[in-house]
Amino acid sequence: MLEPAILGLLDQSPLHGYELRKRLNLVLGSFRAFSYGSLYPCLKSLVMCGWIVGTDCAATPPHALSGKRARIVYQLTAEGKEHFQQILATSGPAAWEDENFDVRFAFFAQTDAETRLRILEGRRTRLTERLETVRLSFNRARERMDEYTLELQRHGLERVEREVRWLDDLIDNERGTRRASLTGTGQPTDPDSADGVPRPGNEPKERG
Amino acid sequence: MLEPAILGLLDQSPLHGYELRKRLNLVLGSFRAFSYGSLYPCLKSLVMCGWIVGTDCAATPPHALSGKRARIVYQLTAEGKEHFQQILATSGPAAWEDENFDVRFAFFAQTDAETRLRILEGRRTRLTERLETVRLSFNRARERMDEYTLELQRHGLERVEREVRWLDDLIDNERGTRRASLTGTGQPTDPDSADGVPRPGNEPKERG
DNA sequence: GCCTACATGTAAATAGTTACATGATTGA
DNA sequence: TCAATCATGTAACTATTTACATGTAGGC
Repeated sequence: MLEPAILGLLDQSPLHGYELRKRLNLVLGSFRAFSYGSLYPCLKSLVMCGWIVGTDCAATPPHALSGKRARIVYQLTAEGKEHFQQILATSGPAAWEDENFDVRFAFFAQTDAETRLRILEGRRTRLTERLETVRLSFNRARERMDEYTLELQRHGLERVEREVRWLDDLIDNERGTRRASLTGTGQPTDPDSADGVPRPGNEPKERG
Repeated sequence: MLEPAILGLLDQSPLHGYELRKRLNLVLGSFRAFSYGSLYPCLKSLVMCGWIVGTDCAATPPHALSGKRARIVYQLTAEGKEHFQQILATSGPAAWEDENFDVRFAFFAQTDAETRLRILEGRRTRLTERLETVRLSFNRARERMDEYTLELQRHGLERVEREVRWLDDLIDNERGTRRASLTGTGQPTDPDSADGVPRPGNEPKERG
């Protein structure tokens, strides 16, 4: 799910490829890491779709010809913005599958509250289903398993169980039914405060 | 890493493709699930390598022509067994990367103690390195992040931290320096008891 | 002069999935 | 007779990585 991630970052501010990749791997943190070999071809195809445009930085600079190699700064077109809004509005099964969920969650601040809740609940259901089937086959076959296979199973189950509890907290938080802390710092989280786009005019300005 | 997983299961007992796939997804539990579209071509290539042979079950049956569709039961050749032993003996970086670690761990009961320890320690180092870089960039950029991106980061970090603690327990256990429970049930685990192959003569016998 | 970080890109390989095609056997 | 489960397999596709190719700029 590189494409929606790129659109999401470019929706926040225009960026060139190199910086875009760094942001991508920052935002997705320990979940994913993308290489240039996937990023640049994807940018190319997004340009061909008409969703983004790339402008050579050397062509229209604030203080021209000053230095650096020509960078290509990409930004969303009107169609691109519309397309990204449509992506944000979808809440079908695809949104809560393993491959997509983390990217969708990364842009929850730009996603409306109903959609957020539907995705979280969908993912929760998906994981508890998996938990059921894994637990069942685990119990059927535990006698035939050696110590390490057993431990691998146990650890895997624990991991999914923990993920479900995490989702429970998030869902509670979204519903506003409890004052469970989202950040874990103890500050009461106002669910309505999560709707805004990150303060405009606060772009890193890319010191170079 | 389908190939080593197949060799490992066939090393325990001969199996046909359909059953092999079920076992695969049982042993790897919540970590992976393979489809027939990857299994059968892989079996084919393993036959061409000379590591396994497939014998049509209808050709050499205990009570011939009795029923069922012809199943192809695969088993390791002498070269296949040797090759699998070589795989089990490797403890380089590849063994502790994300893609391979869980499969390698699944066959730890057939892996010697030194190799087990080296793989566990390698993975631990790998994860703590990742933790460092993610923590660093997280702290550098946390001010620019919205509530949800922040929570995604925090959750990701917590997950890796937990994984490191799990490895710590396993390493302690392997070293025998502590009486930390491997199974979590409180029974003191004897590290020497993990060397054997699962009791022979206990194959599921495949009720059908 | 060389290394690191910046910057963009391509070709080939990797490792899998989905959808399809086929067909037997079992039980409601 | 209809659906589910068993059983094997292929073709096309997806999404990604690695290795390569090229070149700039700044610091030691």
